[in-house]
Amino acid sequence: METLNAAESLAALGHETRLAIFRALVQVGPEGLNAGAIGEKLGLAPATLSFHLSHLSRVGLIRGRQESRFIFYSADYSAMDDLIAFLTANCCQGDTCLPKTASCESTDKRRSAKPVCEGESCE
Amino acid sequence: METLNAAESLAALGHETRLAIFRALVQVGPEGLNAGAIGEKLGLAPATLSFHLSHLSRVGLIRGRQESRFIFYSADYSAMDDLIAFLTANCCQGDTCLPKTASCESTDKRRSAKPVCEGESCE
DNA sequence: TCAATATTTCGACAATACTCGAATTATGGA
DNA sequence: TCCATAATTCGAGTATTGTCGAAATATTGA
Repeated sequence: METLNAAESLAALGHETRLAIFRALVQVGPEGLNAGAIGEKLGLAPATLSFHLSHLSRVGLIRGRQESRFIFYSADYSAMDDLIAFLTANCCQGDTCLPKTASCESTDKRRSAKPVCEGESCE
Repeated sequence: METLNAAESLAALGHETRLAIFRALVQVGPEGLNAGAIGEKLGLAPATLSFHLSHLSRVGLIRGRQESRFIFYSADYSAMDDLIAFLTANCCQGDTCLPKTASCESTDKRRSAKPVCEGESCE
């Protein structure tokens, strides 16, 4: 993930309403919620909601799938993982970061349980 | 960390220039860099740099300390940890999140190596 | 085909954020 | 004390973002 993409994702989450949407979707799981349900839950005007949903979609943090006449939105967990990996990718410069942030790796790395943060990944 | 604070931190990082500043500070370690060095490294006009530094300071992601006539800025690692903890705090709703994101905890929790994500922490 | 529902797009306005030259404040050394 | 350097604040202009009513599009079921 390049800096520009990361900044775009972070900016997308850096708005109270969008962050609330994203967290609601993260919480509810892969099935997601349809737009109307999100709007109702958070008290948003349809146009406003749509604006934020498309923003989050554009940067890849959520995705929508049509299901009958509803559109269900769900969080893209791997995008979130990538973002977190990006943020923590540099806190292992020597003894810099507190507890060696090896525990915060991207999904794949975490899966393989291999301790990282001591080689090429640290740049 | 409340949603509002998290959104403010994310928004602060959601700007290419500020993200670059923050990452430079994360990389360089706790000693930090003085303002001039940051500006030179990233090619920023003094006023622009100052604007972004104060933004990052205001939300608590960096801090400055005066040292002779320089002001050294350094990343606040615990603020970053808090932010990451906030983002991952909800991906453990049943079998929702991919590899049970227990590995991404806040610093303190990570230190104590106690596996979380199966009780009150899952709000 | 028609009406009802779900969602998005359009358009306009308001608010906020960004940039940067110039002026200002603060510190240290001669 | 005075000058040079480091950094911030001010101010003004430009650009971007957010909000939401109204209109448009899409899907379903009768």
